[in-house]
Amino acid sequence: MHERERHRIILDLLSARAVGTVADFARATGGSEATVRRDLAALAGQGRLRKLRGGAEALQPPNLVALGTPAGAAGAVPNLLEKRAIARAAVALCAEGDAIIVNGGTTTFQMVHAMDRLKLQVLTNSFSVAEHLLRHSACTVFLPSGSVYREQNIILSPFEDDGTVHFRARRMFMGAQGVSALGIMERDALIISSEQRLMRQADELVLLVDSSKFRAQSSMILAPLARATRIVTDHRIADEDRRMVAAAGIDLIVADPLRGRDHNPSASIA
Amino acid sequence: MHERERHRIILDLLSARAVGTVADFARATGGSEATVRRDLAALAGQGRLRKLRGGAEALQPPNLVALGTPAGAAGAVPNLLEKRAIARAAVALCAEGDAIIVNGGTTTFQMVHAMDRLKLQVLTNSFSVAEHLLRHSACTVFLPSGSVYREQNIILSPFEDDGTVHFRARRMFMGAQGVSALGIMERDALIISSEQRLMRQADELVLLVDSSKFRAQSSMILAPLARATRIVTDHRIADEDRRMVAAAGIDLIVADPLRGRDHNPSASIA
DNA sequence: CAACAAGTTCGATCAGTTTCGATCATGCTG
DNA sequence: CAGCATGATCGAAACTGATCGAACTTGTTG
Repeated sequence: MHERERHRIILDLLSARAVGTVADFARATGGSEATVRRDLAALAGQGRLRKLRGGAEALQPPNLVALGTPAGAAGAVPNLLEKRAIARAAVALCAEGDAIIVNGGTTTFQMVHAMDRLKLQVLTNSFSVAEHLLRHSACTVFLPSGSVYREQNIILSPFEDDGTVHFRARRMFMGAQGVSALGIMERDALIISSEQRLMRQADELVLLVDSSKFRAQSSMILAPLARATRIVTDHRIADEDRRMVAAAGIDLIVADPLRGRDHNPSASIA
Repeated sequence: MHERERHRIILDLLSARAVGTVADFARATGGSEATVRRDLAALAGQGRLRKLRGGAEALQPPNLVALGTPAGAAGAVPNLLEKRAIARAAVALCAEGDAIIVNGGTTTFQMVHAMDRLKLQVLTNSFSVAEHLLRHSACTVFLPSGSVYREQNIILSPFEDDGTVHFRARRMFMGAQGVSALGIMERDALIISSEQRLMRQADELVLLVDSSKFRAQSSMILAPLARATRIVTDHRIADEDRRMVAAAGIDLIVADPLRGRDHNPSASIA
């Protein structure tokens, strides 16, 4: 195995899991720990990763954005920290072996990071989610038929027979453009019909919306609010909105952005 | 073997695998390691690759290996050069705007490299092909429904309504486990049913098989040989097999691994 | 809170192996 | 025969894996 090849593997792993131990890398590259240490030193010298005790971490919080999003620049995801916290809380609802549906969206995409330790059966219309799960998890991935819309990398079909009927899940996770007493709002008609097909296949509907969504207005109503079983949001939710959710008889989970697993760059892995 | 031919092979390998060992190149070119070293030194001098200890790497490492392939050692694709040539010849059959079907396989996957300049409408059951096209081309991508099988990253469904009926193409491109007078052979029943559904949606069927496939035996017959309209293979095909193909009334296209699109701008070796 | 003990991890060092580049002999081509 | 590419050989350099003392982290105790 070549130096470059090892470097590539290490960086690849880091782009998926953000941190890794020396032992992880040694196993992945087939080299000894001594060699991995040297590699890490070299890569750190090139500024391609940050070395820390026990292993290394990616320089930039990796893969926080889906395929379609233009990585840097304007494509920055708003409220990213909140969304990650919300996504983590959502994944915490899943148990090993569960069948779930993940609807495409910037918030739900954040779920993939936490999913790589579980073996789930996942139906998703998000190409990005599918891609990440195939690369970095042991999950089984089901896809609906349709064409891939490039802006959001979502698989959409105008036809009823998109294959989703063959999948049955306990929970479906989805984001939304807006949430109010009027219902769950979305933007695009094609997306709505896709989401409605997915919703039919799940027992529970879990809504992942950061607190700003309670103020957002959108043109089309996807479903009445009560259709959701739970809502996961962040701590900035207004009391008024809490009451609205409670009035609709929906479980509310408030995720704390600060209390995820380590955000601290200089920490060790152990 | 001429110097130029070796250079072409080396660059071709590098464009496929990003890095390669001296031993790899020696095997591929049939030359000794000493010669390969000289070639690498010359190519590095021309700025066409970067030399590194143990081998060389491409200047711009493109992600040309399919998702499933473990990138390292064992995942090496057999007859890669032949397959690339075959794939290039196959893409040459397509015109801007065409609707085509690409069935998953190591040979058909090589088509994506040449497809990034065309705007095609592509139905594929290969997750890797879809991924590459979405990233690196302007093609429209359609997917069938089903679960993604990890070994080969193929989307397979046991159900008839996998969405393929909504797509119509002029040509379908597919590989095969084996080809003989008995028919087109495949290995797996689920793959076969998926391929049969795809085949119904295309006017022409183009078979991409390197010459070794004419000798390969497999257990299941996908379709009679005459179902194919054309076969694209490499120059090592035996005369006997040529006759068999001709007897079935099938167009035969022989792709030459050495004579791909021109790689040399104007460089003459000083 | 400080001190200590146990367990990891790190960096340096050393021996063994691989690879490099230069040199030389051989064989092909014009 | 001259010119050139190729293949083989060999000392030098680079890389790898193992080892060991030092430094660090963690948990416990006084």
